[in-house]
Amino acid sequence: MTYAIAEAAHRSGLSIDTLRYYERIELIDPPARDSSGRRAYSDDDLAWLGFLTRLRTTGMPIKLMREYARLRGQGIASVGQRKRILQQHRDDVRARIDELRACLGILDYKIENYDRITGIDVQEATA
Amino acid sequence: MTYAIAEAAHRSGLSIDTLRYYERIELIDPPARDSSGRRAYSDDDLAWLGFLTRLRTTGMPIKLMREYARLRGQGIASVGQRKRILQQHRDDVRARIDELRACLGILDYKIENYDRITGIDVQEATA
DNA sequence: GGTTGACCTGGAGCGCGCTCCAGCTTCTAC
DNA sequence: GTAGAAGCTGGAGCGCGCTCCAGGTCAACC
Repeated sequence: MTYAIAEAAHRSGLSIDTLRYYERIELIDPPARDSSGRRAYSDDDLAWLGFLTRLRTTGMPIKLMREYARLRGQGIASVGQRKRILQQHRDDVRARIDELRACLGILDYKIENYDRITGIDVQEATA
Repeated sequence: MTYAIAEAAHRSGLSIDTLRYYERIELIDPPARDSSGRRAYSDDDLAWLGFLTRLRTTGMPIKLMREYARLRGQGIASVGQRKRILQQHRDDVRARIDELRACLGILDYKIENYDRITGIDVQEATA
């Protein structure tokens, strides 16, 4: 099964421009082309895009994604390096979550304060 | 107690340039000036900067921080609006944490896979 | 065979959040 | 009185991650 770029964009949640951009910067391999020269994305291509968007969602910079993509292209020999990148990134994500949770506590505190100042139902009162 | 810009930068964890930038874009009020025209940050200024950096850490865009800062300048009348901004933001942060946690699961899965492919101690083997 | 619409390429532009710079003033220490 | 450090202003520049555009090709449909 292959997909035209519009369909691949729809399925990956990325824009058409972003798909072409990712190709230009060598984050993804150039997909196959159909008889008239148009991109034809495979299921594998989409799976890889799906993984990339996870990395992006977790804040991995494109440079590092490119590095990971490059290693992936080298096959099994680079498994160790790829694993280390992911482990490091996992640590980063965990730290980020902790950071966000700490800030959540501060937001809670601030919001409670606003409650105390104006009464619990300020929200309705000023709506 | 007041602080010169270098000291304020050190204490807030922001750069000197960023402090001046925040002032320019009206995210913070212009701090007091000493007798020779240099900025003299107060403890209150630093507390506000501290809160702003929490908002920044949690990904609030500067535009919204500015809006919040503007409302803060209006005093008690804007408490309801400010509270709603923080509540909305808190929801966003919670959603972001959930998203990150979901991605963590995928990272775990990928890393485990690498373990399975190459043996648990790839890390040592390829170090 | 003309029009429409999806896709192509190379390259420019953009919004964000800073960061850096030139050229100047002011204070402190020697 | 001079050197050096710290700060000032207005404005330019930058890295990131897209996003948009002009001008062209190609296949499909009326």
